[in-house]
Amino acid sequence: MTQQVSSTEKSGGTLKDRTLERLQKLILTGDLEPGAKLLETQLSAQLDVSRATLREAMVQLSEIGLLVYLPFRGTFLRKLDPVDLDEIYSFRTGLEKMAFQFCWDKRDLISLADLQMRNNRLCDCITQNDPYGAIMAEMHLHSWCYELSGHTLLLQSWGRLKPNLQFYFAMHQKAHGRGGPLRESHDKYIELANGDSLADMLDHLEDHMQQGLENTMKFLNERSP
Amino acid sequence: MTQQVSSTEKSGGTLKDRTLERLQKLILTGDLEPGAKLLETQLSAQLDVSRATLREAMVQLSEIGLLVYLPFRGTFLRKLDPVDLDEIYSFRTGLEKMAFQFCWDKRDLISLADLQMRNNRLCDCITQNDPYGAIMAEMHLHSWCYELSGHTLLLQSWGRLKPNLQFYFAMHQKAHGRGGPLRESHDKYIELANGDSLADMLDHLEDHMQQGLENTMKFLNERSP
DNA sequence: ATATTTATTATTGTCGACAATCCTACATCA
DNA sequence: TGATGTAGGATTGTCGACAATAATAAATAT
Repeated sequence: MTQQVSSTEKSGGTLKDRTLERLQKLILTGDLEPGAKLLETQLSAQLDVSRATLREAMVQLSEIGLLVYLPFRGTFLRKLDPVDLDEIYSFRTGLEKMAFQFCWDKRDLISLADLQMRNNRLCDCITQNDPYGAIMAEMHLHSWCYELSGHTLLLQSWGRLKPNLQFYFAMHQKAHGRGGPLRESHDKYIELANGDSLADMLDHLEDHMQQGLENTMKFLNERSP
Repeated sequence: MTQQVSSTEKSGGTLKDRTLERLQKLILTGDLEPGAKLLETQLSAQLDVSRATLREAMVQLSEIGLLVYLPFRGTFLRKLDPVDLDEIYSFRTGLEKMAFQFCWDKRDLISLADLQMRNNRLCDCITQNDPYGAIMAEMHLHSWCYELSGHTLLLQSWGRLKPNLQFYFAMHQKAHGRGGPLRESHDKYIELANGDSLADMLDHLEDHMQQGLENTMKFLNERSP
């Protein structure tokens, strides 16, 4: 890696970065309604930062896509939309296929053990009935191939897409009590990631994503006319 | 499309957006040295905007990757680096393959005529010995598949990657007089885009990109020990 | 002379205030 | 009654100033 901004330092760094994370968490926890307008004055008061600082964080979240910025109109939390969800999943599929192509030859016992651990954590969260944790754990599981790929741009791209997925999951979870991933959902995923056929892995990704999409899409349709 | 920010309005909109474009143009014209530190006070004076406004624009350019932000240290123009260039090209290849997959069935006479026109413009710029215009024209040519795909995320992703490519091209052009694309370089690209085989198109993309990468990489190696 | 510590300065981080724009409610007119 | 126009208030856009941090230069000690 040559140029990179860690930016995920735990509560370190600048106030802007901490504000960014807090705001993101606020969104991903489901405290805000989809499509809701974010009032700068109110939010800056609530988060106890100046508007300028808050705005810089909001610019970044708009770039990610979690927020939608309309000049002179305001900044809004993204809406739940079938078309958007479809795009997120199709893009995600292509991205994760790329990631596996790049990481395939870099797999070794250590990294595969790491993958297994991530799956275990996911199963634990499901067992303990911790939906929010399960969502995070599933994202962490899927981050594996991006991290292993060593491809900065891919990782960044996933880093931008991820919060949008989490957002849909969080809304799903908030609406119905159940919404998180199922226990055995990643068994084949893990198995193929440990296997010898990249082609099989890529094929399964299509199915895996399609299944996830349908699951979330079903929830979307249940709440609209 | 459901949620999107045009943001490419010509000289319209907010001062921040105009500042963003002006700063980007400043970079892409080659007025700034790679790795150079961007002094906020100086730049804000030069562009005749406040630091707060400039900073919002810089946050956005950092998100794109043109600028590298280091807390309390400053914001720097990205460096020329073989590893980075390699990543840009490999990511671009995967992205454009996705774009062609999505747009393939949407092609019709009108859009293909549009593609032809973009290539003509590129050839014109080369003929008239307008390197900067040729760079922009080539980017516009490659934007075709993303626009036709109708995939917002894909288009956004390309919109973020594009300036980084343009940056490398601009540096190439600035160093050697020649650097832009060759006249016939996109003939096969156009031909296959008009053809019936998506697989052939995708295969050619690998070659096409590889060739572009080597061309730019050669220039990079000529200027380092 | 070199290394370490201590001022000094330059630059970035953060803030509160003012200006420009938009939304709303009310008034005016056909 | 409906449409159009017009204040008023609320919200965003932009700015300049102050505080916190890092880079630099000077001074001291070994």
